[in-house]
Amino acid sequence: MKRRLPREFFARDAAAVARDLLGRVLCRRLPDRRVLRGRLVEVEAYVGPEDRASHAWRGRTPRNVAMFEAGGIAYVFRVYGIHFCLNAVTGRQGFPAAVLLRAAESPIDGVSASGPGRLCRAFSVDASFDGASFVGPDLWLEPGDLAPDRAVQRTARIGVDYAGAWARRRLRFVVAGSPDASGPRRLR
DNA sequence: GGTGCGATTGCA
DNA sequence: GCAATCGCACCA
Repeated sequence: MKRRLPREFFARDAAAVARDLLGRVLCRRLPDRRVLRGRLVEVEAYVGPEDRASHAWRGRTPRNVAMFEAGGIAYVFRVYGIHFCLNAVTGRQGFPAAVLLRAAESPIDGVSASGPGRLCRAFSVDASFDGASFVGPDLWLEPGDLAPDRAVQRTARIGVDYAGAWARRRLRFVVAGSPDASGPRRLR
């Protein structure tokens, strides 16, 4: 069995974790014991309580409690009443921060999950994973092998235009040239 | 207790 | 271009 990224991996600020997550392999063990794997190619950092684009901006609520936990767990929320979005919680207990996983490509079969909602569907992640361990038996990350010199593109985050100056912060990280990058055709 | 809307997607 | 669809945040 391959190595899992340890809890300490998540115990840094969200932007650092986000950058480091590119090329890592998202792993999900299904009830039938099959294991799905996909290389992360697009993520976004939500960096703290002052980040106006973050769900935690207005403080702790029933929805976002997972963001306030110590790094190493999942934060899953429903968006537009239809889709789920999967985040890796980062940082220390009490400080709300997370990395939204937006797109992955499968190193095995080349199937891509482009977009946070589609990623959750592809990996069969739903609200029951909110607060679940990201170093657990059903959900974890493996190191992966992104070439160190593989270019990483930084852009503004998608769909947070309401967030004032925070909307313009370049907290979206994409593996340059990845065909699986999601978002509006327009790349900001 | 009522209301407005979103860290999106798919289809016209 | 826009409907789908619902939990949650906010106001009363």
